[in-house]
Amino acid sequence: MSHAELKAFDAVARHQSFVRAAEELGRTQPTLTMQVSQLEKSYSAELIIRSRGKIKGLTPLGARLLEMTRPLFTLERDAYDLLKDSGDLSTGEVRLIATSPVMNIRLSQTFNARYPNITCHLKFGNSEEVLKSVLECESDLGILGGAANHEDCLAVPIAKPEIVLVGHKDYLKGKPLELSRQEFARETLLIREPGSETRELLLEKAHQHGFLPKRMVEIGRRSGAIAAAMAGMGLAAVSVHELEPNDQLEIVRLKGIRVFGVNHAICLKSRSKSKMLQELLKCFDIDDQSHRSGLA
Amino acid sequence: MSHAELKAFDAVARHQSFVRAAEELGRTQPTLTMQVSQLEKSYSAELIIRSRGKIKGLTPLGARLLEMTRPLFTLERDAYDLLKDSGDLSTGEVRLIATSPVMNIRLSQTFNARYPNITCHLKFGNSEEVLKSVLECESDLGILGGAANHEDCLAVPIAKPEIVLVGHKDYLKGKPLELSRQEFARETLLIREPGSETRELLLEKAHQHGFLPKRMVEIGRRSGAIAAAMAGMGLAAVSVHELEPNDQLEIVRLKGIRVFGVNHAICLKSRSKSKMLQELLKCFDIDDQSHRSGLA
DNA sequence: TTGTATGTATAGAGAATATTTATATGTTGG
DNA sequence: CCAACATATAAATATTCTCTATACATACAA
Repeated sequence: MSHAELKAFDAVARHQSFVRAAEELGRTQPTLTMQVSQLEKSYSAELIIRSRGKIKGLTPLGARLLEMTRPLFTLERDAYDLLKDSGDLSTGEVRLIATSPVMNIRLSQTFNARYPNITCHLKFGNSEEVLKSVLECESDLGILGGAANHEDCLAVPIAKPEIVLVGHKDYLKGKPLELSRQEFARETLLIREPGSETRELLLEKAHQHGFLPKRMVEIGRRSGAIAAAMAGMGLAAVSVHELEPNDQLEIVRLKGIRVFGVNHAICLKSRSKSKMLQELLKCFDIDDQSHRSGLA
Repeated sequence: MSHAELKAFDAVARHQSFVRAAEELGRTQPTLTMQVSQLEKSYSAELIIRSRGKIKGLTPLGARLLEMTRPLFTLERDAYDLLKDSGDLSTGEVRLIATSPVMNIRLSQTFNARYPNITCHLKFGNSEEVLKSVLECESDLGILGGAANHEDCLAVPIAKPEIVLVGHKDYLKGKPLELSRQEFARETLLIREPGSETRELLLEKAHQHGFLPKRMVEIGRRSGAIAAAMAGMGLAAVSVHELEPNDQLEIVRLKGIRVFGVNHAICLKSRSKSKMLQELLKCFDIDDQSHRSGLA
């Protein structure tokens, strides 16, 4: 009972004709005659009733077999369609995980703009969780603030979010949008703990250029810095990716300095040849300027 | 997306191992590795996640594909079982049609005794209808009193039912079970119309041996003769196959004469090689003595 | 009847797949 | 670092499938 035999039987039984079945399958008539005969012979069972050189109908056995081959080949076609559609990414699923929900949503929107029928499953977690999720194949692609140096992971830079200072608009009233060294020296800097990518990048560049705040307040959680800024405690150092549109906050920078972080997308090295992942990465190309904050 | 590729994927996905999948399918591991790779390559889609030389799991696409291949190969196995079982007649269906319901049922019982899991569909009709049903493939086997001489039909003698006389037991009181010429010459013979197989066979033999009834009453319908005999009108000429167990009737014969009809089974010549039909005919072999009337 | 169109059957050659063997590569745990 | 295990690759070989060519059978029409 080879696949070709079953398929031949199915077509012949439906068309009640070897010739028309052959046309449908793109085969010649002798091919189908032989395959059906072979199927019948190998089970010494009669499936198709031939009389006077013509097909007369199906035996009860043939009828029952046809009832099984119909859904069988329907399923086969469904499987084919699934593969075909996902091959050109006209359908499919991607599981994304990022360190910031904002960024995650923004990236999935970017991807969906290009591939509208791919379903994105979104998760988020801290850097460690993102890496773990990718390594355990729970997610297909992870987005990290920094770079993940794991031997099994391919890390691709996908965005250069600017790191800026934000403060409440009342707090900033009368102050310039670009702070001089003197002006910055009167400020309170709300910043995350040592080890934070945002913190290290900003402070390094600021120190290089001789900028020093009056004092620094360390804030543990990501959203804490922004909340503190909202409360008028000072200026928070944040990546623009972490900013949601908010008319209470305004952005200021250090005069003459632009600080950029680098976001990386990570995936399993062994999977990086996958078309889906290739397209995902292409979509988030580092020169793509579309992942900008809604602010400013 | 060849059948082998899908089957390879299905097994590998279930076992999460190329080696164990190969064992299940009775193939070698490189075969499966190649087939799955080929499947993935030809749709540039990733199905199975491999990392560090091991299978890590399925991609979302792979998972969806597996959801389709599972019922697909289940159906395929069902189809195989159907063919296999019907090949040895351990299951299946037969559509029978006979000129007499009694005979039909008796024959199907005989067949079922040998092949208990074959479902017999029973119909009956007159000779013409039986022939038509077989020619149109509405029935697989037909049972006729006489022989059907149709070029497309194979007619096989399957039974020699004796043609006897029956009368009501009160009517026969005091009469012998074998009638002499003189005794028969005082009888009323209840017999069917000219052209009836039963009539011709009985009368021919009777005349050959010089038996002549006092008078003959022609009765049109098959059951009419027996009904007339029940009513004490005389002796009905009937085939033992048409007699159902009946303690009101008794059988008598003409002294020195035994008359036999010949039943034939017919099927389409082109189908006579079918195992099912071969077995049916073998079952009703002419020397098989099991189709006897419940009477006498 | 004879010829033609239609449909099915058969056989040998050729093409396309499937499968294996042998070997390489890579990982894990002692 | 080695042994055991698992997957990957490539060339050779089997097997299966499919075709061409042809034969056979039937139905219809001239």
